[in-house]
Amino acid sequence: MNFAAPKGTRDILPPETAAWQYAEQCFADICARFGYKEIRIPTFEQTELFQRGVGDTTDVVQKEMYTFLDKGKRSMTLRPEGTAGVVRSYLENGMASWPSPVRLYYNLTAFRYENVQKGRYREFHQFGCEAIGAAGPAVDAELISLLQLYFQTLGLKETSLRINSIGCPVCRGTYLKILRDYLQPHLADLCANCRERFEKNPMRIIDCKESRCQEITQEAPSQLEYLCPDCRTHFDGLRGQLESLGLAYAVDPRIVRGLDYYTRTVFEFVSGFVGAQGTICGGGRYDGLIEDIGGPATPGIGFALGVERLLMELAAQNIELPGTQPMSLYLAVSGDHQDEAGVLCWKLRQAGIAVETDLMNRSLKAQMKYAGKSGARYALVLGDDEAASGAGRLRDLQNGEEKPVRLSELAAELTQTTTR
RNA sequence: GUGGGAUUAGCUCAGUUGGAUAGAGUGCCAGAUUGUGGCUCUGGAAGUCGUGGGUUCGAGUCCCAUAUCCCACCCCA
Repeated sequence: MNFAAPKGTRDILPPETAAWQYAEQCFADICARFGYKEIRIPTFEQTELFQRGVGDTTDVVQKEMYTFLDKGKRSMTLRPEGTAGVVRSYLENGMASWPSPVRLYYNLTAFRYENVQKGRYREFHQFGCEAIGAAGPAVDAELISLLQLYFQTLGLKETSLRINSIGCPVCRGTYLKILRDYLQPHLADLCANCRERFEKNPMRIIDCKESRCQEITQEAPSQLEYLCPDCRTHFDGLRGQLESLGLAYAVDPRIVRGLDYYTRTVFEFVSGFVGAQGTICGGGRYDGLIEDIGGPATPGIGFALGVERLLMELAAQNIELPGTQPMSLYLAVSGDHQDEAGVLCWKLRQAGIAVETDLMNRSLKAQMKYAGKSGARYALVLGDDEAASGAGRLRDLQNGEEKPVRLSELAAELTQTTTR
């Protein structure tokens, strides 16, 4: 074998593709129930969109983007996430004039040049939603409830929702100052990473897994204590909404999303099964993003759901998604009747029946073996007798029972028996 | 960018202190008296032992490099 799928990418093969189709279809159905319409956006965008949208200082932009010059010497980047592209499209297509809020969902691949590990790929799949134009906490609760319903519908037994508020630019500024003041005396005791974070993004220190850093941050002031009145009202409003919807959640001040655009509400659905990459789904409010990329100040909120991680979680919880529908009929051919078999298959398929037949001139026995392995519900042999009489025996492969059937009535017969 | 483990048939894996044509299970294909699957039996195809160097009379086995996979740090979905 000379070629292999590039590092961090993988082939998704049958029967796994059937589970993907189911997960996708189910997500589309739930989104429709909440009024979210599908949007499809380009796989790559101008690099600057992500620099301004996702944020120049983030790891994602600084070291994980697939960036290249096109033949016109324009810097392009394979999307590392979906929100920036959706918001660009919102502005470019004047969706501000659509009935508000604009509710969109997507199913896309994203690309990040990272070291691969469990639940983390360089090309990965995200389902996501964006609700643009509504400022109050009701949208936040709507999106979270959408996710909850999706997980519930798939059959996920345990979901762990964590929420936090990281404030707005105003109260975050004052909070960061207070946090720095608190950490300053302990600066020498922090790990090397955290000493760097101190200037760049001190909030991430709270998220550090080093035990020494955790001890220090144990007593650190929390953003939640320093929310401005508006952010406080918003957060309390969300909590009230979640409670009245009966959605269990935990407030986790350690949730600090790594993308610059997040404001106020941030949330995660976390799993214990996916390894170190426990976040199946992450999202939050981005009230400054649209302005950041050149539009009018417009509130928005969204989430992205890691499809690979979701499917891993389902597997870990022993939840099987429906697989490929097997054929309803295998048409075996005996003797020189391939042409008649082909014609019969064609008629059956036009009538909506899933049917396979031999294409390799195999022995009848080999064909029956194949039919058994294929999971087909029924088999029927087309040979000299059937070709002459126009009638055959329909064999139920689950119990071996056979019953006579006229070939001309096969479609009706199969439609009846398989839908019953 | 850093660290640990791995890489032998399509898949899961054996392979002794370095020794002759590299094995098993499973899967695939074919057959077990001429028109019927699952069980059983028989046979067959299928490997540049990740790749490139080195040590040696001799390397799947030892050494170096490199790629890829898995896991973790970091970060995120």
